[in-house]
Amino acid sequence: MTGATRDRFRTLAARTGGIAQRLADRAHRDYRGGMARPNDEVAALLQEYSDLLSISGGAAYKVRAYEKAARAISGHPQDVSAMDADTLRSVPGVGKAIADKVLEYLRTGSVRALDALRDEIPSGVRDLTAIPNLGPRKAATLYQDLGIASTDELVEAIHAGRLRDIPGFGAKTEENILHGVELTRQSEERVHLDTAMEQAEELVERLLSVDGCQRCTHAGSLRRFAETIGDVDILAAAGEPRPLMDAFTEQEPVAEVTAAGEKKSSIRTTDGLRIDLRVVPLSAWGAALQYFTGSRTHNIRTREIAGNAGLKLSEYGLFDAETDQLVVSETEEEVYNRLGLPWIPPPLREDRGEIEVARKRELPDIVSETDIRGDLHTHTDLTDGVSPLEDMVATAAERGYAYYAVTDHAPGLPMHRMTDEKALAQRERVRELDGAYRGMRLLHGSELNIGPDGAVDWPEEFLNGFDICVASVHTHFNQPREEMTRRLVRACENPCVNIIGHPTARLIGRRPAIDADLDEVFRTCARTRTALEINASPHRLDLRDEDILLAKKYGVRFAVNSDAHSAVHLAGLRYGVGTAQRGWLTSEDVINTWPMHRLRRFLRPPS
DNA sequence: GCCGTTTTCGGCCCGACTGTTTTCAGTCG
Repeated sequence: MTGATRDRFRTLAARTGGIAQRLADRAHRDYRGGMARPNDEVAALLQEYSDLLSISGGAAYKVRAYEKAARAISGHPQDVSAMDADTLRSVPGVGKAIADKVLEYLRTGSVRALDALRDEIPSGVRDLTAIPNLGPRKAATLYQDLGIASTDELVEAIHAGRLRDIPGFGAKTEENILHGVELTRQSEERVHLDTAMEQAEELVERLLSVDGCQRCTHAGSLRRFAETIGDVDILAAAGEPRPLMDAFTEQEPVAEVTAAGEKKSSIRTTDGLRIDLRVVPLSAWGAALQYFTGSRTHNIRTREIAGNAGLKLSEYGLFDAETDQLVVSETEEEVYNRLGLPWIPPPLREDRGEIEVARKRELPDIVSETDIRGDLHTHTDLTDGVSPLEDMVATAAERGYAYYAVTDHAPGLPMHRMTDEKALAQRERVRELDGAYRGMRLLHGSELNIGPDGAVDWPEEFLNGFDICVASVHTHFNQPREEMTRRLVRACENPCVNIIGHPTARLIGRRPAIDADLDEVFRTCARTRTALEINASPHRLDLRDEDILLAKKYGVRFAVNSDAHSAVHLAGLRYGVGTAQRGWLTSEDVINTWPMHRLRRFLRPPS
C-alpha cells in the first residue's frame, strides 16, 4: 500500500466504522444461522460486500450505500427474489449498481464483485470486526502488517508481543481485544433466538409436508424461548421414520450429516448451526415432547417425582416401574397430570420453583402474544428505522393492535439529527393518521437518551407534548456502579419518563450489561410507576428473564416492545413475550396488554 | 453508490470517547 493510498484509507475509514460495526453483528448472525427470507440472504450479501469494502479501504460513502441498502432490503416487506430491476430500484437506497448486483445474485447465485473482494480478504479478517472495539481499519492493519486472519492468530500474536510494534496498538488495546475475544467466544457456538426459530419453523413446515408425517414441532431450548440457542431440536411423529429422515438429511443447505439413524439424525447447516431430528411413534409423542423440551434440570425433577410414585419417565413414556407397563405417553398434559401436576408452559421449565408452584395449582397465567394490545417502542425512517411512518402504522394495524406508539430517537444522539421541528411535524402526521385504522389509536412518543447524569434530552414543557416517553442508555456504558445507579434512578424519577428502554443495554454476545444496583433501580421504578421494558430484539432480550423475576418482586410494571426499525421486525415481539413468560409475567404485569384507557392513565396520570 | 422542489453534481450521519498520541485515528451509538 502506498503512502497516499494509506492516507485515503485512514480518512475514509475513520467515518465508516460505526454502522458497519453495528450491522456486522447482524450479518454474522445471518451467516451462522441460515436465512429464512430471500431478503435477509440478499441483505447479508450486501452487508458482507460493505464490510469487505471498508476493510479494503473502499470509499466511505460507497461502504455506507451498501450498508443502507442491506438494511432497507432486510426490512422490506416484499420478497426481493420476485422483483425485477425497476421494482428493486424503488426500494430506498437501491440504485442501478446495487440492483444489478442483486439481480446477478438471484440469477447466478453469486456476485463477481463480491467474489473478487473475498479473494482479496480472507473471511477470518472480517470475523475480527466482530470483536468489540476492533473495526475494519484495525482488522485491515492486523492483516496487512502481521498477516493475522483469524481470532486465534490474533490472540497468539498478542501473547507473543507481536502487536507492540504496530502503531496505534498499545497495552490497553491488547487488553481490550483479549477481553472482547472472551466475550465473543462465549457466544460463538450459539445463535440468536430469531435465527434458530426461523430455521426451525421453515424445517418443520417442510417435514410436515412429507408423506406419513403425523406431527412435527420444535422442542428444546427454542421451545422454552431461551435467549440463545446452541442447537435446534426438532421432534416428529411417524409410523415409518425413513422418509422424514431422508427429507431431513437431503435438504439444502446441509454442510454435514453427523448422524443418520432410524430414531435420530443430526446435521450441521452450511452456516454451522446444528439441528437434530428425532422421530417417534405417535403414541409416544407427549413423553418425547416433554423429554426433548427440557430443561435438563426440570426433567431431573419430573423423573424424580415419577420415581417417588413408583413410575419411570423417559422419552418413550411414563411406565410402571415394577411391571414396565406403559401408563401414559400420548400428550404432555397426560404425562404431567399423571405426575400430579398441571401442564407447565415450556418457558417456565427451568427448575426455578415451577414444580412446587404447579403442585399447589398456583402456576401464573402467563402473558401470551395474543394478550398484547400494542407496541410502545418503535422507530421510523425519520431516525434510524428503514420504513416510513405510514408503513409501520399499516403493519401495526394488520397485527390487530388496539394502540401503537411511534418513538423515534431524540436529539441527544446527534447522528440521528432529530430536532424539535422534526418531532413536531411527525406528531402532526401521527395525529392525521390516528383514526385512519379502525380500532387502532396512535400514540406519539420518543425514545429519549439518558445522559451520564440521568438527564434526558428535552425540557419538561416539550416532553409533556408527547403521549409516551421511553428513556434508554445509549452512551457511557462503563460508568462506575454508583454513578450508573444514580443515573437510572434519576431517569425513573423524571415524571415524563414512562418506560426505561432496554434497561441493562446489553447486546447478547457482544456487550455486557451495564453495572448498576438493580435492586435500587427496580425499587425506584415501583415507587415512581416507571415501567421496565422487555426489549424483544433477539440481540437484546433486555430485561432478561432473571432480572424480570427480581423486578417483579418489587411490584414493577413491564412493557414488552419490539423496538422495531422496520415494518418486518414488528413481528419480533414474540421473542419479548417468550422472555416475559420466562420471567413468569402475567398480563396484569404488562402495561401493553391493558386496555387503552388504563394505559393512558398509567402514562399520564391525572394530577 | 444513491439521491434530487437545489435535476446531473455535490452532498450524504454527527459528536464523543478511548487510547494513542503530543494532534489524532479508530470505534461506537
